[in-house]
Amino acid sequence: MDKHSKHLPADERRAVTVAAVIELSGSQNPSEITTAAIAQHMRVTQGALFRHFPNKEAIWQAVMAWVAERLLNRIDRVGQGLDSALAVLEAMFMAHVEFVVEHPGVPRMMFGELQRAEPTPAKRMVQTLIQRYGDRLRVVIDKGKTSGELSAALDADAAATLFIGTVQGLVMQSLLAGDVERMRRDAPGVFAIYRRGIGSTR
Amino acid sequence: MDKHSKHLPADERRAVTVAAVIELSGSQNPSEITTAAIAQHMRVTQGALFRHFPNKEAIWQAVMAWVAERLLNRIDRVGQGLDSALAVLEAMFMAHVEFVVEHPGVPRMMFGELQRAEPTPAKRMVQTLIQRYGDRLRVVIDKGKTSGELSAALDADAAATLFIGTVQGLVMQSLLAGDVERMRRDAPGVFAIYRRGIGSTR
DNA sequence: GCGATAAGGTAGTAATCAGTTACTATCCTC
DNA sequence: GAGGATAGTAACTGATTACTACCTTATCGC
Repeated sequence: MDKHSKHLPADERRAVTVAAVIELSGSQNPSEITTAAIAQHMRVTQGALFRHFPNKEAIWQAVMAWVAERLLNRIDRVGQGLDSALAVLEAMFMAHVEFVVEHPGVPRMMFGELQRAEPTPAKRMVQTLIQRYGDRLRVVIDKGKTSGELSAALDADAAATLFIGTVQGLVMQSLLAGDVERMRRDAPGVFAIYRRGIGSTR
Repeated sequence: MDKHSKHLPADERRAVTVAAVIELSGSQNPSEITTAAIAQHMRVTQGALFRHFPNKEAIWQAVMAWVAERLLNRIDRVGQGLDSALAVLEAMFMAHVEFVVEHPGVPRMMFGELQRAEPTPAKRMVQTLIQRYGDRLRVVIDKGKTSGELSAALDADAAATLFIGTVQGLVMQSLLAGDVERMRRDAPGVFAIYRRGIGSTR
């Protein structure tokens, strides 16, 4: 009966807080999310938040840690058991898009965090997330090059940059249209061009 | 002698304000730029700003208008006199990258404005800017398709989305590395993949 | 069922923000 | 060069922010 469970153990409360921030950032500018708004969304007074987090920055850090773990896990799992590098890249791409559709606030938070001037813990977390993401991409791309599936002349760094940029472009379009579902619809066509750009000559 | 010209005509003062915002957003999170910071950067007291703009939102609107005019002008000019659609796209791409390198704060401001929940005037200005940008892209792409230079099966909308996303990916890499010049260096490799993705079979 | 403790509520605080006001300096025109 | 108009200053205001001090209540091991 968690009907009126106003009291939650600390770790659960922290998890609920992270979920609240992720939900809120789907419908409003992440940089404008106040601690009061977070508290209201999880039906708790604002002061209660600071029983579980030393400050607001720590909340962001926890949110970014959640994102990093879930996103990397997802793109790791989805490529397992696939031989073709192109198939792996496509699966990663679609998994990434699906993740963003489920949590539309995530790319906004990440981009917002990246452009902070001061190197906050949350910012560093985003940086390592994207670097790890890039590492995984380069491994797959290199595999595809040696197997002959991808163009031998391909610049792996550029291909990784473009991969992430491709998702970013879809995000921007969805922000423009105010319609997240659009990403799912447009993803195949956009990836088709990318695939053609990196594949070996047919 | 504009040595100590503390008094400027209103339109000049507005232009200086726009320039100040563009400069500031190159080195700090645009959403954290205060009217006090803008005023300080242009050696004027904070209150003086409101003699030329009714509110802060109007400042952002003026900034985005400046960006829209300059960016569209630039990508329009650069493609004139070129027959090849691919050459036009490449010229537009490089011009865009060059623009961002000169004004690194611009993509940050635009992305930040796009993810506002409320449809502010500045946000609408960004939306129409990107839509016009997309229109110009689609015209060139369609031309390339009929001339046989681009793949006949190409999805023009997807190609336009990817074009913008490609720039966006470079921006993200430069934010990661904290080095804007990197964009200029990485741009050719990234565009090469894009070109291969949209070009007709060689 | 009792007491320690973990979790939440109430009601603040100081700092910072956009915007305003009353006054002053500078410019421009006749 | 007088005088109105324009531009700028300094000090302020109310609203909002992250964060805190103090007290109350629920939970759980014994």
